[in-house]
Amino acid sequence: MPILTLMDMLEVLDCCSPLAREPLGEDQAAGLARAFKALGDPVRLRIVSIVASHQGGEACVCDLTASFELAQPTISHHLKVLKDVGLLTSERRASWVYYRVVPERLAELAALLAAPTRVDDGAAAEVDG
Amino acid sequence: MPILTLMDMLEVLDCCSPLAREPLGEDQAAGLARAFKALGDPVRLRIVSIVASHQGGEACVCDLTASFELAQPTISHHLKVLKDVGLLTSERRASWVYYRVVPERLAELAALLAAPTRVDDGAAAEVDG
DNA sequence: CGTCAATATTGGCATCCATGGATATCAGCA
DNA sequence: TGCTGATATCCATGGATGCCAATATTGACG
Repeated sequence: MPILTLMDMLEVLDCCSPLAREPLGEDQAAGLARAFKALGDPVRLRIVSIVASHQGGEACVCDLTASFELAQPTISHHLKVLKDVGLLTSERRASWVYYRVVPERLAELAALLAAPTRVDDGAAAEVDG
Repeated sequence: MPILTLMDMLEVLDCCSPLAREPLGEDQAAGLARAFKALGDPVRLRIVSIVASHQGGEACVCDLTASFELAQPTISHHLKVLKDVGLLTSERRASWVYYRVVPERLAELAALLAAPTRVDDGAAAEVDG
């Protein structure tokens, strides 16, 4: 069950954003950038939103094709992109394929961006007073 | 000062992710997608990270060009992209231009993705038992 | 004003990507 | 097996994007 407790949320957030703690390594940045890039398309962002807010946290492709004025292959393509970067999972039931979001993946991205409060904000900047 | 209290963080997080509350509107999604797209490049993601984690929360272009094996115009281009979507601000001091992150903008994105815990997760899904 | 250093802009090129038509695959059904 | 509906894959194309060389701009300093 993807229900997170307060403790979980705080642990994910930690004291400050990883972004502000130390520069991302190249490979680390590459992996995260792939996910952000997937969210960097209006259609895909809305797809994630529709899936996340849909009944039971899942939506079939037919729900999505009905929500856009785009051809079905285009929707299918976007779904594949989101799935490839780990933001969505899919499950086939009868003729329909149902998609749902991966909360852990979203939380990972959220934690990276969350509240870049800096501990050393003005403290260690005594170089050229 | 960008220090956030626990209450602030909880308020930002709210009960559940906006993504899971209701589908994003087209224009809303368009604006957010622009920011995610800007973060969807490994170089730009590392730039944001370097700036955020740098002394005093700011870095000049020379710091960045030294961190990548890319030509200076390329770095300048990426900085412009990040600035155009509101993720960075710049300030000229003497010959140098210093960039810093916009915490509110990052928080906005983080809040959108944060913990998509669903209140109605299995409750209202009694359609086809 | 002339020069130099730091940064931004321009122009061009190679590549990537969103989109949709045609088609393939898969599941249910007769 | 054959048929139909739902979804995925293939292919082509127009537009966006990352990159860099050349150049312009800006500020410091003489």
